[in-house]
Amino acid sequence: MTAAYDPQQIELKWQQYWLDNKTFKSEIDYDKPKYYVLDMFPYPSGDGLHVGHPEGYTATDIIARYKRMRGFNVLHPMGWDAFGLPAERHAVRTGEHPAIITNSNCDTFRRQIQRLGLSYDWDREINTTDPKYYKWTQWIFSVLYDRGLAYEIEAPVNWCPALNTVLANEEVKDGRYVETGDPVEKRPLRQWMLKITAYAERLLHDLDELDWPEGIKAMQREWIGRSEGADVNFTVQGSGQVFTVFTTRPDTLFGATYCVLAPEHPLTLEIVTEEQKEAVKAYVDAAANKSAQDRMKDEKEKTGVFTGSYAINPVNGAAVPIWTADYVLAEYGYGAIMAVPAHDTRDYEFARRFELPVIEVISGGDIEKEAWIGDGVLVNSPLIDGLQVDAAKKKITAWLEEKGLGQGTVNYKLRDWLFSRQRYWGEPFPLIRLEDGTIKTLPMKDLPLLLPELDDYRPTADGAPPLARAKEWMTTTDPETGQSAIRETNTMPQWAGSCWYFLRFCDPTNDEAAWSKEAEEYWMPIDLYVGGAEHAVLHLLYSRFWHKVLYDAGYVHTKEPATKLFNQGMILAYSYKDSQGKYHYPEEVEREGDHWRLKSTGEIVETQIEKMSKSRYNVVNPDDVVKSCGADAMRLYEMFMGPLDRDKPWTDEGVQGVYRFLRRVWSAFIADDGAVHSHILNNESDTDLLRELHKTIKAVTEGIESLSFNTAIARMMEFINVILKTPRMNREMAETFVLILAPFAPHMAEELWEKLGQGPTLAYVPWPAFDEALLVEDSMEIPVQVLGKLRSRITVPVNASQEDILAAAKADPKVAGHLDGKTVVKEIYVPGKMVNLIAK
RNA sequence: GGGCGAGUGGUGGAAUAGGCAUACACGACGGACUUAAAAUCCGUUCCCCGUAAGGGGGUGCGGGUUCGAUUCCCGCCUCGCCCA
Repeated sequence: MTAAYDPQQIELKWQQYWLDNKTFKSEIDYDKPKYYVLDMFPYPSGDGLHVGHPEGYTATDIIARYKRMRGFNVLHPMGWDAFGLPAERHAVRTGEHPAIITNSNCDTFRRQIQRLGLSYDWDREINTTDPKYYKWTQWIFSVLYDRGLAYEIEAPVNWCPALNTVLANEEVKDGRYVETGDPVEKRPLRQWMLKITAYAERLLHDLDELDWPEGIKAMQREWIGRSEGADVNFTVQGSGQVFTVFTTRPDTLFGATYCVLAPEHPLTLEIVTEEQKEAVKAYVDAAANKSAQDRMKDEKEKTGVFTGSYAINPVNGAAVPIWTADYVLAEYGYGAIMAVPAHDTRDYEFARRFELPVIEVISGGDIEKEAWIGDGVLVNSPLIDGLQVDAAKKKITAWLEEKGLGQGTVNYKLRDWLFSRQRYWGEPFPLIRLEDGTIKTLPMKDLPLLLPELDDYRPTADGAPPLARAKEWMTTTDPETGQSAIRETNTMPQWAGSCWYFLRFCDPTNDEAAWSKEAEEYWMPIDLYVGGAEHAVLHLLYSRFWHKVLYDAGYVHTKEPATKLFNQGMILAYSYKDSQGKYHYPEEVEREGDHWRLKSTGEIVETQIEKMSKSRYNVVNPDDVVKSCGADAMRLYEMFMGPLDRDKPWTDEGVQGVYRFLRRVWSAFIADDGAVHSHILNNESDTDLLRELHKTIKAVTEGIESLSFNTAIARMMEFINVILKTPRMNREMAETFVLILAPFAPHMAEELWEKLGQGPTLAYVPWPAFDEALLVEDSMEIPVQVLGKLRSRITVPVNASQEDILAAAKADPKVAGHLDGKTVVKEIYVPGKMVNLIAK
């Protein structure tokens, strides 16, 4: 037994104890309130754990441990979102089955996570690539399919040449794949879609009741993009063909001076006149090769071509020219717009450029200078002149409906979810396609539909997905009709497994169902869900959608999966860059005054705070931190750095700081002989110190409840600073302090608990209560201001009257000096807070 | 252009139903211990004037409300994210 704080020895001991005794195993217990606290489960990459992972995990672990001590039955599981591209790339390169590298990566992640002392119930560990798991992912797909929410289309989709696969809208930003930055282009392909748009209204509406960060809710609202307006039918002059436009501004119909069809619009090439045919065709071809981003980008450089045809404006019979222009996107609305240049910025620029007429229909602006998009009174609009915009919208919409020329509608920016990928390492679709084209989902008894073994994981020579290599697997027979059939060679996207994993955690080993009704009703919904904000419109929208479908189908009892969501910030790091722009490792530089130099050459390097990445040479490996300071220090530091939801830079000195604190805690408890200080065991209770302790309990309790771990830790540091100055702590106080330290530094807390003669674990020992009566001091210090400036402080009994306090304040020599020669005209006393004397 | 968030010492940050600005920690400086270093312990550390007592300024900038504003209101600037 050594006396010094030895995190390695203590931590491994308790981690083994927790595993061996299944300390954190949770089972349904109707006598206790449940608490489901969940981390967004990780993709187990080959790089292993990153210091960013444990930030959220530590936060949820503190909550989980705290809630257990508060008497909750806590569900706190961990698993692996293990389908993904890196494993597939590895398979392509080596010919080795992706499951092998995936499993080995999971082993690394599990080992690293366990070394941090996180209190997961490991009996509930799940892996999305396990056939026992993806069997149920396939089952949920069947539920979606049977409810008419999965369908195939042949349409231009986001194709990423670098990845050899299509991507969902949500995965593409600025014409690039958000994860890797690889360019994405449009390519017509047959794809599976999920009808998330059918749930647009509910996905929007139910956000209101969620305790989620407003920013995330705003992002989802914007992504869903609800807009009210009207569908308006325009007839092509001469041909009699009709096209529909969606507009949010039907009130401006009288100001529509031209229409624009997207280049992809089916009528574009049909209605074009002979003279314009060549120009329009060339334009349409050029647009096909431009990304949506390019098309939206150069606002001022709008392009377009007149089709030669005219459309009849339904409200006044005016013939307006029909143009085609790529600022109108085929995917949005109907791929056709009516243009009102007087009251729409983009239409205005387009009209100015091509010298199209601009007619003012809403007063209030100066349309000679710019489009007026504000409110106002309708003009030049016979049916609705004199009305305000809102009233005009209603009236003209009603008029259109009455005449059969259009109707009021709600439009959403949200598109259906492109759900297939041209990859091997994903869930196979549980369906077969018969010779006659019929599609059938597989019966439950045939699930899981396993991935076939391949010896080459690349796409086929003619560009079909890797599964097309498994000829035998692909071809089958329909047992019902005897027809030959083929299987789908696309697989599901990585999002599929994460859409419902929180449900599987409720009942992870169930072979009969994805989860039992009993388990779902007991554990769901998630009470606290913690993860990164990067999933705002991907995982968090997709999983809400699936959950609502499962709710409609009667498989879950809540409309939403998670009542409270919290996004942890990113952990950043300093990086060091020389004048050539080359990065250097932190070990290669040294501080000199307020700048940093390369140790080797003495060159001054630039420092900046950036996202951690290998290329910036600034990645901090949690294994190294654990090795040098221990898991408790690692945990404590990540929580002490600052508010959980903020981005903050990592510093090794900061870790040293909390490590120092832990050693001070240790030395406050443990004497040189390795036993608890004898004075702790023999001390009488000390009122002042007891008050200090209860203040600390209060602050730590409130800090945990509000996820303000940084201030909770600061308060414990203050307590220890007091203890080290005046070692009057007795056994009861020592035990109480150990308990409040436990969620943060559980290994040290368990060890001290044991040394105090308790045990074998404090995981379920009730959380200490604080006594309000003990917090009250006998006297208080009141700051005294004269004319709003702090001049002195007076100490008064806590029950002193206002009169006495004001008298004492005026009598204070420093205050009196400032009042000299003046008359006090106003005396302000804020009870317990301060005195302010106004003198003239 | 619109929406959301942020801006406080050398650094991370604390304090907002309006009431002592800078808790806690890092770094730096000084000291003790040591042959020495590390570790540890003690002290100083917002800025300016002053030996000190004391005084003045100060929470991105400019106004306002108030006895009193980091906190509330108005107008800006910078950064981050989201949407155009």
